[in-house]
Amino acid sequence: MKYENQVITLLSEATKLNKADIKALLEKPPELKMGNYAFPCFSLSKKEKKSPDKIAEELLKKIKPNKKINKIERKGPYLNFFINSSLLNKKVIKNILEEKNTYGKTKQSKNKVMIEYPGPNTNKPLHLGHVRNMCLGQALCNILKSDGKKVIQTNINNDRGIHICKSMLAYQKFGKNNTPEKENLKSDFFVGKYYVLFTQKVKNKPELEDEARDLLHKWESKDLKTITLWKKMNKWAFKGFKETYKKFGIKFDKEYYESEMYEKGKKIVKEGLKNKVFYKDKTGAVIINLKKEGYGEKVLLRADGTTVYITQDIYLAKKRYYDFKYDKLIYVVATEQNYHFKVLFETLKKLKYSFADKCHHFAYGMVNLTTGKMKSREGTIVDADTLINELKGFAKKEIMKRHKLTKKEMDERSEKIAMAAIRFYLTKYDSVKDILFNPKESISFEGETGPYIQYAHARCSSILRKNKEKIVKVKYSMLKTPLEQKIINLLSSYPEIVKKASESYKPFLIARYLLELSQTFNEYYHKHRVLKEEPITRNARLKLISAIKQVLKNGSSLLGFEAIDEM
RNA sequence: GGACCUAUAGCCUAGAGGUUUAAAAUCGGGCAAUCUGGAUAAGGCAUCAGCCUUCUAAGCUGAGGAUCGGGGGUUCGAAUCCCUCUAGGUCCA
Repeated sequence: MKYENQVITLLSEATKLNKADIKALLEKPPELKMGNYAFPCFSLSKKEKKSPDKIAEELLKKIKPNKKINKIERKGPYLNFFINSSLLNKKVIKNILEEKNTYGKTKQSKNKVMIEYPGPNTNKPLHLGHVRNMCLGQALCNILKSDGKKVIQTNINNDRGIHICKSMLAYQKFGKNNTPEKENLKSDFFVGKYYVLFTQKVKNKPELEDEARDLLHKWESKDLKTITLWKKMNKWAFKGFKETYKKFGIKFDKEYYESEMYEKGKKIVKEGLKNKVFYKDKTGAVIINLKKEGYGEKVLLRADGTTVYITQDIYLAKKRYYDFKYDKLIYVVATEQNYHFKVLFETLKKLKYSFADKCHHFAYGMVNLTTGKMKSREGTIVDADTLINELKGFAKKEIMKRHKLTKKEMDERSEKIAMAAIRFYLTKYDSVKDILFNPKESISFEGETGPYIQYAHARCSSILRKNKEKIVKVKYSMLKTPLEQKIINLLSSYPEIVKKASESYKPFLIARYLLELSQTFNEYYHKHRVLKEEPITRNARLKLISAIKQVLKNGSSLLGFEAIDEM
């Protein structure tokens, strides 16, 4: 920030303080009309044995305004600096229009961040919980990338285990060699159907539980028939996931499969046992003692030598480290696994792995339905694909009220709007909170929503499109109304917001920023005209509108939805 | 039984010590004082009242609606920190 340095230089000359100290003291006034930077004189008053008011008064006499800082005021103990607003306007807007899509981005660094999401089970389709996971995961990826990190997207496929065997068993018994193609069903839904069916049937036939367990043993002993069935059904599940990932634009750099590593990690645990990091309990199971940390004792390896979830997670964290040498590994996993990750990270620490403190659990709250908790096995879920289609339908209705479009255009536009609604809804809340999802009310297109952002953007586009005059000379000093000043200020703060969202892993900060910018713009839109103004004002405003449009676009892309030109 | 998380208007969400102040890290006046010393918990949905001959009303303006779950503590000052209780959620055994 050139202007900040200017202010610092002026102050350091007058106060004889070093620049770093001044930088630390410098604040932003609570309101724009009070100036762009404020220097509080309290800390000086102790040294000089004078009142802060007086010090400010004296400093004011010493410091002369210049071209860039064209006004300096004393207000009580504060010295307020005003940046020459026409220069500031020009700088902010030009900067945005020159940098375009890279405005707000930090230079690429070598810092590597690995993000794991959404970690599906291959016995059921992706539901709303996964959708929240995917939206948050992607937003995080985008934000971190924008902050100059090298992002590696990874996934863990939970493709084996008793739950998978349950849907396999139900298919074996009742599937009659049917296929998704024959039933014209999305292939992961087809698999999920049998998982639900198992739950229904087991109510009257409890022995099915034992049969499922037998199937798991057969799978583990690599029984050919079982493996063939497993491969067939997993293929269906993955095919369905792939389609959904495509809709969300998710691409992984590396996918891991539980089936390939569920037994790995044993070695690490055994070594830990030898090194007395872990212990054996009465039953013979290997445990870690985390009583001091408040997490009790946790089994890492069962007495019969079989593994538990955490066994492979220890291995996987290590493997990933050796595969990619990440500086940070972020697990995007629901809050219900908070305890699991606390234990995992503590375990890694006790094993003295260098990457133990590089791991971070990005926890997000559950998505519940008004009818209760989503339960895949009972079929009480809202799945990703149905939800998208439903919202597309709403969007189409709205579009039809105002435009006549071809089928293709209609389809594309409604999908963009629907996706914006979903993504914004799922990223605008602080991620630790649970969400109560009411299908009819939750995702609307009015108020604090994705379409609201898109609408503001479309309005910008519309104004720019309708302008037929060439913009020759621009006098940025014409942007002087309070709303214009507020907008300029918001626009200039965008890069800081991205930085903050990246450092604190809080995508919702971007959402809130976009809302504030859109709200301010909409207010502006109603209060002031652009195209009917005299050229001198019009040109300046057109530039401002272009800048707003650009920032709305950049912010939207961080949350993963598209800014559109017409709605 | 234990651990962790959450609690803000009818509903949803923001607010990570400043409502005296943009300052409690400070100077002065004063024997001293609750002195000098000064106001607002922000949005959205829903409700009600307005605004389309003016760049798309998926928008805008206005009104009403909150002693920030209860109690205690720390502090000059608490929605914010600490303790405790209550309610809800999640997990572990």
